[in-house]
Amino acid sequence: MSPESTFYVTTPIYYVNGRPHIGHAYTTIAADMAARWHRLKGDNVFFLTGTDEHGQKVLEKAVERGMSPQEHVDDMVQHWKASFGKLEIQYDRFMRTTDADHIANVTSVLTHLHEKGLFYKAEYTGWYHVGDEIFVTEKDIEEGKYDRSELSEISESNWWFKMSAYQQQLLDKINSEPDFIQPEGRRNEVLGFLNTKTLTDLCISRPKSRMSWGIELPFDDEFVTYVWFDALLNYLTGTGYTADGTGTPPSGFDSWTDLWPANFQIIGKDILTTHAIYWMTMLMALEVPLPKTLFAHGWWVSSDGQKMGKRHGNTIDIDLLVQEFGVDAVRYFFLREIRFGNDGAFSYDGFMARYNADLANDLGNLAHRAISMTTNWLGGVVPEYEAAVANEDELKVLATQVVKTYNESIDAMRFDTALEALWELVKAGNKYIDTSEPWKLNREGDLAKLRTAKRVVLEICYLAATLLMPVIPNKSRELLTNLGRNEFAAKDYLKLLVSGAPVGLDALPAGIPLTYGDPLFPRHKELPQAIQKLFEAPKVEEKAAEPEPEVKLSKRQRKEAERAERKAKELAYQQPIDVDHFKHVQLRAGIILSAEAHPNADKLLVVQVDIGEDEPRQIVAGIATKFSPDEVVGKKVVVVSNLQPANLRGVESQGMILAAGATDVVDLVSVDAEPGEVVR
RNA sequence: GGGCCCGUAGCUCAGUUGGUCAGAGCACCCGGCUCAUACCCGGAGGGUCGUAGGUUCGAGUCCUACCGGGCCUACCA
Repeated sequence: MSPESTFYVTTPIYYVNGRPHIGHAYTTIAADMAARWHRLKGDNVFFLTGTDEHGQKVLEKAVERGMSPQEHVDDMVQHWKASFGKLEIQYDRFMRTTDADHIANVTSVLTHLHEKGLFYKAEYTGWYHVGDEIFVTEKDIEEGKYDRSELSEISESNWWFKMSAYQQQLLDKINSEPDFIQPEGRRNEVLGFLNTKTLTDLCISRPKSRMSWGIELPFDDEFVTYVWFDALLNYLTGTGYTADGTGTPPSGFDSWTDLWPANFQIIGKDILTTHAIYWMTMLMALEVPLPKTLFAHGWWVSSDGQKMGKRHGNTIDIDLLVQEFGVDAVRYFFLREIRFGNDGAFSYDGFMARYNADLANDLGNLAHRAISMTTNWLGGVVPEYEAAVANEDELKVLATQVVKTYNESIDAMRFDTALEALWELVKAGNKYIDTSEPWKLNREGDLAKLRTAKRVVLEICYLAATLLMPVIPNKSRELLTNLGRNEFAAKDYLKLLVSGAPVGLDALPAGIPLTYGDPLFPRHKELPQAIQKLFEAPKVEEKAAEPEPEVKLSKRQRKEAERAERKAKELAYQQPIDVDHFKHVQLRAGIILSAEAHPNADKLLVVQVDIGEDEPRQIVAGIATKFSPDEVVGKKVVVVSNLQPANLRGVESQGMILAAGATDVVDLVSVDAEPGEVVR
């Protein structure tokens, strides 16, 4: 196979510990749609998805369950495979990071990069949570996941990847290729990051003494590979890539270079940075081409039309939707409702409305009435084209146009546009029935015209069923069967369609028998009981749920809480406080003994302040924009001495120096007093 | 604190580089048809395109400020 006709698409590999939810389903359905479409077109497709199975949390969970980590992930992975099965995901490889070939390939990459001198060993100092055995970031603390009081600052050696070396190269790449990161908003986000931040190096190891569940570093057996580094490499190891060139490509491909660079790497926008920065610099270090497109899609959020219930928060119960509406409807909805890449508002009512309008009323009913009339009046076989009845030629032009738009839109991941275009034809089919008035032709016994009238509509159904194979695979097959066709025939038809030839609406062989089956998509007059229950249940459970501490706030809820807190604080700031409040703040006079620039920040100074204690206090102060280190040495200052210590860009700060200036520093607050004197 | 994005009919969303761009679908109302899943077809109503300025012969479409929502990111100690 020549590389031109291959199509390689990936989803992230999902963290095996969790359960599949709408976010995973959405990504994977979209990738599956693209993969199926290209398979049908005859491309040599490779669709890679899977699970990420190493790391701290997996190990913890395994211990909790009294299992080995491998037993645990072997068990958990079943949920994922089952879920993808229910969603009709036709992947070519389900990558597990515990797969032997992945481990071997990652190992080869690590060896290679180490030999190239792109790794180095260095100390890392950070906040560590002993109970959870993990390093906690400042962000985690800000988000309230951890309280500083339960953390200790520790140092440990680790291996680092020289990611910082690739900043300019990556910037150039993104600047020169507008379609590299899509949609544009995400591209801007990455550019903004790269333009304003200095890339740091990436820690790629964990000491086994602390965390052993991972791929051992081939050059230092005291460490395992950090999960992200391991996981990201799956996209490449899945192609059979190894650094030494001895890997085995998937069957049907001669070499990993047949597949790589991937055509599309689809991710959710939450892991944009990891992919756009970490992954791309890793590839640059390997001197491997970057994927053609990294596509970050948006989220589904609940719309306000419906209360989704406290218990169900903003979740969309995809299993329930599949159960009540069928997997085809679910796939159709998520691909059709919004532009892939944007956020969208979800409601069950909206889902049902879309289902009824597009699938039941428009498409399902079109097929049903067409086959019904043909069965009742024309013996239930595909009729010949005979006398012209209405605007058959216009329909052919429209169909040709629709096929073109459909094809082009899918290539650009604009599934909504593709389906919208196809529905123009479906609607035109319904209109054509009205215009051709077959019931009248039947009454008048004008069989020549009646045959044409029916043939045209059956052809539209055939065209729709064919184009919809990657979207609604089951219903599409059912419709094809009812039309006396199978998927092989449809696949040939599809190839003909996308070749760009004018659509003649004459693809069905005359005389083949039709099947008048049940409606494809039964109409729902109201939301299924099982879904309605979602909205009733909370009332009963609300009370019981209340005392439950807010263990698992969604990210969104957390943000809202933060915002509320900030507002409250702002308000509080304007309110008078009583004197006891103020007394909580311990202020001491001090004198700056020495000062130096912060090693990794240009607005900060690191100063040593004598406040009358045995040891001087080290304080990181944001005053470098106004003062040089030399200027502040010897200055008398006022220090907040009972402030929680904080780590600012890697340097501990044990207090705060009072300064004047709301935004920019104007001057330091100074008192003429001995160091240690209380300021009140 | 810095940056990015969004705010268009009751609802969900389209609106390329400024010039029939004020749209589609759903919902609602009126009319038609009867093959069909109370469906389909036709038609009407409905928006000063978040607010206020500005650039332009002309702006949802560009600029500025503000309000509201989302996201990313911080060198506040």
